[in-house]
Amino acid sequence: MTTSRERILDAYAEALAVDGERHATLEAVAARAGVSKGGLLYHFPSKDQLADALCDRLVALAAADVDAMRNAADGPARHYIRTSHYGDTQLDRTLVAVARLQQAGDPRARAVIEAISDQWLSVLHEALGDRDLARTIKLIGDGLYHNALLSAHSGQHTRTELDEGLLAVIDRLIGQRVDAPQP
Amino acid sequence: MTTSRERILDAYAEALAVDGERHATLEAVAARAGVSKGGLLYHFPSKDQLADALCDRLVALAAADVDAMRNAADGPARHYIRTSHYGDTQLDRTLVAVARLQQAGDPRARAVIEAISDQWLSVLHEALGDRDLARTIKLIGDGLYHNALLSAHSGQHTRTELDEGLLAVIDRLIGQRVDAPQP
DNA sequence: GTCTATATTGTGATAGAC
DNA sequence: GTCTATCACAATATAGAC
Repeated sequence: MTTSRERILDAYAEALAVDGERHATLEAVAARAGVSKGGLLYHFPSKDQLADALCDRLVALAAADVDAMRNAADGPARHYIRTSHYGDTQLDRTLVAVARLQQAGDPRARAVIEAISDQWLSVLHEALGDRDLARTIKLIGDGLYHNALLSAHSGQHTRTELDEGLLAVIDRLIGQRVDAPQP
Repeated sequence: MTTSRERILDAYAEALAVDGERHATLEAVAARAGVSKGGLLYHFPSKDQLADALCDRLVALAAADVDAMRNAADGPARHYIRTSHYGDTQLDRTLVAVARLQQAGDPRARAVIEAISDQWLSVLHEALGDRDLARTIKLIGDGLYHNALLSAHSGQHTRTELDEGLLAVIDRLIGQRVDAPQP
């Protein structure tokens, strides 16, 4: 059984992603979570603390992802590009939601996203050994993420299919710089 | 002499970029433009029409940019990457502002940005002759744009310096697929 | 064209019953 | 823990003076 607290946090993330920060009001979130405004405010005494809790959740999820990236069988770069396609995982949902907060000017959201972004770049740099190449891969991932943010509204993501053509370009890019086989 | 209408539109764009959609209230915009709330509402009878006008401005600026991209001396791809770094041009300022509207759930803003995005991708596809390569370049530009959106708050952009290392990677990428000179 | 009220609504938050 | 009032305030928009 998921706790009320978790359901409220889920509802908040979903409201942020689908309707935008402006429409993610306490009332809208409460309705989505199936509680009243007062019920919501028992768990999160202020909207600020609701945002804090969502940022905390993102930090935890991202830490796990950085681990997965480091240990990926096909390497951090391919893992990063693969998972940058929106996949409706809890990490993706939370990331999109916190991005909305960041776009609305929330400084905590910005700090959290920047910290995670730095970690991803560090892992890529370690793995590829080249700063410019790592930055390029990171930018491609940012681009995919940016497009996910574009289509997050109106509920349904356009389900960016795992893009073999793009991965092939990435392989050529990586192969050029590090000692991978060249056809 | 710039008209009041233009100053209000500038103020709106700046307020959106710096403070976010939530804080870009009529009062804040009016204060930034040096008029009263009532004075603002004489030029734009509703906030909706203010947003419309900003979207219209973006469409015009983007059309000019697509032209410049087509005729760029160093080719559309390099031009696109160069200008995707935030440069405090009117196009960049307007693009960031409309992106905030889009993130807030405004459907017109989303439509406008998507249309422009499609045009950029088309020009890249025409010029490079390869769909995957064009998408990759486009994604790198999206990534740069995404990072500009991250640092647009708090007024001062971190002035993403024109990145020679990144351009070198782009050149390698392009050189691999089309028949460009290879040093 | 620009201003100062003022009406109206939506939102975050509190108080207290159950 | 959850609910139903209710308050205080902020934001859009209107009306009318200058």
